[in-house]
Amino acid sequence: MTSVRTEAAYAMLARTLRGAILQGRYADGARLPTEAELATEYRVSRQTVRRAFHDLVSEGMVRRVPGRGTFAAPRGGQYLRQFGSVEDLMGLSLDTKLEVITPLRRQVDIDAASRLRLDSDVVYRIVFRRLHNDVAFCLTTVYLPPDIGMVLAELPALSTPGALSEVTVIGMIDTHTGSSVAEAEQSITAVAASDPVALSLDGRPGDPLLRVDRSYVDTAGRLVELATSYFLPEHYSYRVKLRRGPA
Amino acid sequence: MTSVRTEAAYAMLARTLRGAILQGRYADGARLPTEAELATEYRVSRQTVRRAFHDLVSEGMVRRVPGRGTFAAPRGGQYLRQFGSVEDLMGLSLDTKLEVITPLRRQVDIDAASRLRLDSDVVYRIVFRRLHNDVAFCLTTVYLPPDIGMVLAELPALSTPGALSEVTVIGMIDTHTGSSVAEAEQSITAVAASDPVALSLDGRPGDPLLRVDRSYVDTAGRLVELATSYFLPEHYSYRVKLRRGPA
DNA sequence: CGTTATTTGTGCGTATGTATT
DNA sequence: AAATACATACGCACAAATAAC
Repeated sequence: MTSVRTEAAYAMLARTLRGAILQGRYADGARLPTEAELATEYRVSRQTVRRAFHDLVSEGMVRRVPGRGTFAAPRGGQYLRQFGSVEDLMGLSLDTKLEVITPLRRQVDIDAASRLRLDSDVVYRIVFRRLHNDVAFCLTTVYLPPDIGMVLAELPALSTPGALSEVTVIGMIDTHTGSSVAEAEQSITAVAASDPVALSLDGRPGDPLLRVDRSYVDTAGRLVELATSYFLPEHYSYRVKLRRGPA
Repeated sequence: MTSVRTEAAYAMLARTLRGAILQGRYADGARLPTEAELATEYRVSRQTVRRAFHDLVSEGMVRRVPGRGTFAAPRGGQYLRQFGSVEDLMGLSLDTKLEVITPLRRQVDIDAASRLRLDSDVVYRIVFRRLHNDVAFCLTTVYLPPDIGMVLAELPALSTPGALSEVTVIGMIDTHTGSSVAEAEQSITAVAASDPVALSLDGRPGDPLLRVDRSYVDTAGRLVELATSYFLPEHYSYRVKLRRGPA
């Protein structure tokens, strides 16, 4: 049985602080409370606070300076997130909302079907925006194979025009179908905003946008989702941490 | 004054273990000694061993399983969290050429100096293009701290206007200075081409470009390079593969 | 099947050092 | 010089997962 492990104190504190930073408290490089203050406030030891901060440092959420304090990583009003893993993508639902533009439904699209490597030409398609603090920063079109689309089309969060929810499509695939997303490949380029995209994102046609194409593969190696997103650079920047790996 | 801090015990242990893994001891996911064993062997507390392991886990070098032990990450990088790598960046020199626009030289720049977290306001700066098959696809400005810039400024490949060579700046840092780049953080957005950038890239002002900001950190945790690059989306797109970590 | 030994995970306490103000 | 704040290091106790018996 999968009994729910109680979240570790340091993990909970890290989550709390992460949320506070992402929601814009400690805006733009402000100083966070000291270790001692947080220890008192949350009734934990200073070591536990340090453990939480250690995680936040490695995520790039805060910067620490001996003798001065701990500072939120400056984000010039942008939505900034680290996407180094599939977990990071699923974490999108933590502090953003999904707003349905065109609900998930069955459709004939030869091109999308062939990109999903399907035999038939039937796919499911949904268009939605993602909001952070009620500001739209991204417009996404998702294509799903019929068996998965059919299941997810039952969910009100994806099938109701205008619906607002805190979910991710890959999260839904994980919980509502037999598939589990294991891997994603993304390709990122810059494009000029087309008229309809500009309209949905409250920008102007011709504005530079980030275009991100992702394909998701489940544990069995099957392509389970294709997504194309357009991001407003004023409200979003993509961030990755690269490391030198085992040779 | 930059007095040389003696390396922390946990950092030294982490470096030792990292080296052992990279050299293929513990090959093929072999089990490492337990915390208690390492603590005895290196005459440190178990907590210090844990601190070292914590770093190695976040680097993806090892995988830990409660009740079983600590295992070296398989060489294929199967369980690696980060899929872009510093090696990918160094690989740029394999099939592209660097063409110097403004040679590397000393300069006063308060803003760049503070972003490099320097005490003084002196930095070294170079501007270059990168060519693939004699087509320019990227324009880059690099800032270096004085001690590193001073050394690299001696190299003709970076100090001669118009010079063409097959090198990368981080490669030069690796081979010509005491530092070794271990980590890079990048942030990617889209911008409209300014007049001078458009000119260098044979594009038109206003064209959408990918803007990539990178900061490079060496093995000692020091910021050793800041780079800003503009890419033509027609000739370049950024790709990453994301995986789900071992649950 | 439970019991036990091993091994990592969590949490706290203390002491000392170093950087900054 | 003193106070503040983060960094390192060690110690201990107990919990949770695993494997072997």
